[in-house]
Amino acid sequence: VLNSKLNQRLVAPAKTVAKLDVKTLSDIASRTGLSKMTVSRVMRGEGSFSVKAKEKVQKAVRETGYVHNRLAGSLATQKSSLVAVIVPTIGNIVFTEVLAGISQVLTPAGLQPVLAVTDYDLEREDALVETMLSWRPQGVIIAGLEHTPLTRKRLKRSGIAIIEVMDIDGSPIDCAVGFSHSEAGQIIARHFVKQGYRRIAYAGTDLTYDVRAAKRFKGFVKELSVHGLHLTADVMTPLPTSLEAGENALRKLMESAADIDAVYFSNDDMAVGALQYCLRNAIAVPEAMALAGFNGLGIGQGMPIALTSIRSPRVETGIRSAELLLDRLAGKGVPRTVNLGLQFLAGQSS
Amino acid sequence: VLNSKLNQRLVAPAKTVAKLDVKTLSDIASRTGLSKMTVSRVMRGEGSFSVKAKEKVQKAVRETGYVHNRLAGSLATQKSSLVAVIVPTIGNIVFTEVLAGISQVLTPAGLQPVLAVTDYDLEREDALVETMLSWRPQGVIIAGLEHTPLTRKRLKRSGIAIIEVMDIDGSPIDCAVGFSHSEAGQIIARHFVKQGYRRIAYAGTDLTYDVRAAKRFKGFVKELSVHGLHLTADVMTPLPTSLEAGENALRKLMESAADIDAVYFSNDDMAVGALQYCLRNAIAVPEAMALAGFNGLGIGQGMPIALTSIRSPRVETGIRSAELLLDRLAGKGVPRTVNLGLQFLAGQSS
DNA sequence: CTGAAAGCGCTAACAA
DNA sequence: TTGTTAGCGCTTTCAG
Repeated sequence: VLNSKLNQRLVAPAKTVAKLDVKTLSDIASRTGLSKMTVSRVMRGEGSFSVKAKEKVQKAVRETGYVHNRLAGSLATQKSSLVAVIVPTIGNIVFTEVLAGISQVLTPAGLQPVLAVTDYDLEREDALVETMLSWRPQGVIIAGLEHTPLTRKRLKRSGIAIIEVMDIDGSPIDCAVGFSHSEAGQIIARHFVKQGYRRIAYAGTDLTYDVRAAKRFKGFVKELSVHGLHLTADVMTPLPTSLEAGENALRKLMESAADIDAVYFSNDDMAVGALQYCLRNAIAVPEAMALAGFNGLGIGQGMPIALTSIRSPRVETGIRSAELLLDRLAGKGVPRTVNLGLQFLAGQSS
Repeated sequence: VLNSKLNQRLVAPAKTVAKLDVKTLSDIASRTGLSKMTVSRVMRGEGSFSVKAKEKVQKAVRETGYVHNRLAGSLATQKSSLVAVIVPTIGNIVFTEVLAGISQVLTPAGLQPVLAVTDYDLEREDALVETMLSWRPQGVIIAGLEHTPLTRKRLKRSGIAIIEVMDIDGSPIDCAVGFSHSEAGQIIARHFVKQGYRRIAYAGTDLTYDVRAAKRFKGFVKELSVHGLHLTADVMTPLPTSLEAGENALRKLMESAADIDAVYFSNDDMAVGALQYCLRNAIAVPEAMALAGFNGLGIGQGMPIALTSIRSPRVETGIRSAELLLDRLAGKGVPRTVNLGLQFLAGQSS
C-alpha cells in the first residue's frame, strides 16, 4: 500500500534539456572568442591575461554554469590535490576527531582529504589503498602501523607521502604520528595496582582486529605481571565497541564466579556503558567494582562518577599528521616518529 | 630541546630510485608484448581476452606494482564512480551514522562516497559543491533542503542525481529522504504540556546556522502556543553542540530568575550534558527540572534517568538515500519525498 | 581474441 | 597578453 502510494508520485529523471550544454573550456573559448588557453589561465588565475579577457570569461562562466573538470586538469598536470585518509571506523568519535584535525590543516592548503573506512579489515584496507592510489593522491594518511605486506609494498612503491597515525609502537613506512597504546595499558595497570585491586579483568573486542586495543591489552597485562599479578578474567565481544557491548561484558563478568574488583575496558565507549549499568543498578563504583577506559571522552568525564581514563591527543594527531604531510610535499625531511603523549585522568571510578 | 631532538632524526623524502618506474598501461603492454588495449581489457575484466594474456598481465602487474590510473580512465569513459556526500559536521555521531548507511549501499555497487564538511556555512557549502562537481561525480547526497540559490542552480544544472537528506520540511531539488524536524518539536511540546510543565525553556545553538534545529524549535514553539503556552526563556550558544554547551545552557537558565520547570534542548548532546550536570549536583530530574533532547542516542537512553528524546532514523536515511541514488542512476523514477518517520522515547527525564 | 587510431578535457611549453 | 602544439593515460570504436 505504502509502495503504491509512493509510486504515484515518482519523479522522472531530469531531462537532458534546458541546461545549456556547456561542458568544456572550448565552449567558453568559442563563446568569448578567446582561446582555450586564455580561458584556462583565467579559470585558474595563473599566468597573465587582460582584465577584459577575465571579465569576458567570468561572464560566460556565470551565464553557462560551466564547471571546471578536475579529472582532465589533474591528468594534464599529473597531480591531483587529493589526500587519501584511511581509518578503521567512523562509528567512533575518535577517528572523526582525527579527521577534523586533518581537514583543518589540509583544506586551507588547497588539498582535499578523501576518506575511506576499512572496518578493521586488512584485506579491505589493501583494496582501499589500491583504489585510493588509483586516484593519484598527493599523499596518504592511514591509521595504524600494521598492514598486510602487500599494502606496505604498495604504499612504499607509490613514492608519495605516507603518514601513519594513532600509533607509534612499531616501525613506520615513512613517518608515524600518535601515541603509545602499550604505555596507556601500563598506566592503568599501575593505577589499579596502586589502588589495591587484585582481582582484575579486561573487557574488549576481539583483539585480532583492533590491533591498537591489543597493544593496550598487552601493555596492561605485562605491567600487571611486573607487580606479580595476572588477569583474573577477560571477556571479548565482537566489533564494534558500543555502550551495550560494555554493559554486556560487565554483566558477564559479574555473573561469573570470578569475583572481580576492577575492569579495564578497551575504550571509553565500553567503559561508559558499564558505568551507566552500575549507576542504574546501584552497584557501587569503585567500591564494589572499579572501572577504567581509554580516550578520555567528555561523556566519561561528565558522569556523576568520572571515569578513570587516558586522554588521547586525537585532534592534535590529525593536525600534526597533516602538517607533516605538507612538509613532505614541500620536500622537507620529517621525523620518523612523533609521540604526542597521553594524559592520565584519575577520575573516581577506580 | 624537543625540536632539536626531533631534528636529529629527520628522514629525507623517499628517493625516486628503487621502485621500477612502471606507471602506465603502455609499460605493462611492452613488458608483456601485448597491446595497451588487451592489457586494459584484462585490468577491467571486460571484453574478451585469452587466459594466456590474462596470466601475462597479472604477472607483470604483480611484479611491477602497477596501479591503474582512474583519473585517465574516468576522463576517457566520461564517468567517475564517485558520489559526493556533503554534510554540515562530522563532530556529531548523527552524520557519521548517515554516512555509514550510505557507504554500506554505495560500496558494493562499485561507487565511492567522497565526503565534504560544510561546518554549517552555506558559502562554504557552495564552494564545496563546486569542487565536488568538478570531479564529475555520479551523484550528490547533501544534507538539508536549504542552500544558496547559486548552490541549487549548480546542483540542478549538473544534471546528475541529487538526493537531499535529513529533512523533508521544504521542497527538494530532486528527491528528499529523512524526517520532519518540525514534527519532532511538536511531539516534545505536546509531551511537556501533557506532563504539566508550564514554565518551559529552550536551549540550543544559534538557529541561523543549524536550520534543522531551527525547524524543531519552531515546531516546538508553535505547538506550545496551540496549548496557550509560550516559551518562558531560551539560551542560544555558539556552535558546535557539546555536552559542555548543554551544561552551561542549563546553568544559565537556572541562574536566571525565570524559574524554569522544563527545558527542550537542541539535541541529545546538549541534553545529556545537562542531565549529567543534574546528576552530579543532585538536582532532581524530572521533579526539579525536566529535560528532553533529540536523536535518541544510546548515551541518553543509558543514563540512570533515561533521557526523553526522539529517535531519528539515521542509518536508514543513509541507506535509503543511497538506494534512491542507485535508482536514479538506473534511470528509474524516484519519489520526491521519503519520510522515514520518528520514534518518541518517553524516558524518565520529563 | 587482438590491435590501431582517435579522442576524453585539460595544461605545459613554447612561439608570436 | 594571447595562441598553437603536443601530450597526460586511458578507453571507445572499428578493423583484422
